[in-house]
Amino acid sequence: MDEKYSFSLRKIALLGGINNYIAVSSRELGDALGMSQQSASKRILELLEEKYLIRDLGARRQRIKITDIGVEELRKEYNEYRRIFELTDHVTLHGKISSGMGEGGYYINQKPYMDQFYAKLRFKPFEGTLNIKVAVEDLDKLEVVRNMPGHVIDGFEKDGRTFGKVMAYRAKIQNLDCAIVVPERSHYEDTMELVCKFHLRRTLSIKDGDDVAVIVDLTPLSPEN
Amino acid sequence: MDEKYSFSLRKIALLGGINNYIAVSSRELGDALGMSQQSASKRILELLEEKYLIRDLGARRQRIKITDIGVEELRKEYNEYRRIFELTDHVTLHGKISSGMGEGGYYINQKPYMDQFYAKLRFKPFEGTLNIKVAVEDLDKLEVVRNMPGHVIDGFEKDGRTFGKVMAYRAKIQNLDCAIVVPERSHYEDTMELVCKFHLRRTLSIKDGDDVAVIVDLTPLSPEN
DNA sequence: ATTACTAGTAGACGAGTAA
DNA sequence: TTTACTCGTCTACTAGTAA
Repeated sequence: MDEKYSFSLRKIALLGGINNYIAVSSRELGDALGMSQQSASKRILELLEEKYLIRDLGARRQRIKITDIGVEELRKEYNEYRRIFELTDHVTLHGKISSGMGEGGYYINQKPYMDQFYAKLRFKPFEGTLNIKVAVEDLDKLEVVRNMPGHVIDGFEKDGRTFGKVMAYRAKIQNLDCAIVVPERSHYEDTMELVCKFHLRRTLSIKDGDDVAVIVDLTPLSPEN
Repeated sequence: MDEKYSFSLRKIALLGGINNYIAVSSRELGDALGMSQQSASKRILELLEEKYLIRDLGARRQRIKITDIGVEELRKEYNEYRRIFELTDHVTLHGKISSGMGEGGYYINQKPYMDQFYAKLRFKPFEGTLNIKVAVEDLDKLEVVRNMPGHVIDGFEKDGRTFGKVMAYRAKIQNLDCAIVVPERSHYEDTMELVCKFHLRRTLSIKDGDDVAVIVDLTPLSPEN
């Protein structure tokens, strides 16, 4: 989101525009934003154009409300601040082993993915992926991780099929190096996928339903990644 | 803090500039901020001028660190996001406008009530009360509000008739300051009464049956109330 | 009162370039 | 390579004002 929109949207959110329509004149908004009535009016039109805001333009007073898209953008910024102030160098995610759909394995075993894993994370994933259903109390932490820049594993095409771009985050499970892999075009999910050099189920003697803790490395990446 | 500085400072914080000096060239910062090397260089000079940043300008690479002043400004923004997303300071009650029995108006217009409203809520109710039938799913939230300490409006006697003690809770309806008034000896009710400085039906262009949201302020009262 | 257009202006930006 | 100057362009702002 453009920074000028972020500031305006945040102030509207503070006026209560997240859950409800609020009656705010362009003059009032201008005062809140430290700008003129005219500029605030224009800003509202821009935010409407960007679909961050919807409006009910009554005869007397306009009423505005932040859209889901707008709330999502604000939440991304919130997560950036959480990374700054709450999470220092790592975060622990608790969850349970789940079998999932087994699709991850087929994807991860593709050579172009494998080669990139080795180049960027310094290990070749042994098997497919280990699915972990993250505990509800840690889901917001998972969202913070998802919004961080990770190791980029580029997508490719093969046999007419598209393999999407994936983000990988260094992590540890029971002191074993591993990585969380997140498809770029993923929505809100409560399950994360782990890849590791070893066969995790066998090496750690874990089975579906077991509780595990995954420690995700949050130290900033060096630029060449 | 000027919004253009806030954005830059946040990105520097995400690069690790809060606790340590970090080596970031103006080109790298420009890339992170989506601007040119020249503009990033200028931005760093401005942030230094504002005392949000200190710099160790080495021969090859500059190293920058966010000052305590800068961290404080970032924390203010973080707190704004916390207010937005961790809202424990207010509760939203949804409901429909209802005409009610019109009794509230007669009571509230009594001078002893009016005087106390002005003394404690800093406004004189324009007319009587606006009745709102609270949605079933929010009734438990209304009960929470009813059980909270509010502004006490004392009762009195007049012409042999008793006017009871009333509790008032600061609230907002479409960003307009108002108050919920609750007679002390009231049983379970699904209707709440609002008072406001303005004629709410006219000001907000609302009529019976319209859906509204009332945001009740839950911040603790200062002792003199 | 409102919202929002047009026009004029100040300031933010990047290209070129020096140190 | 760096940082950061000058300068031309262009965008974002406000004043005036219409609806």
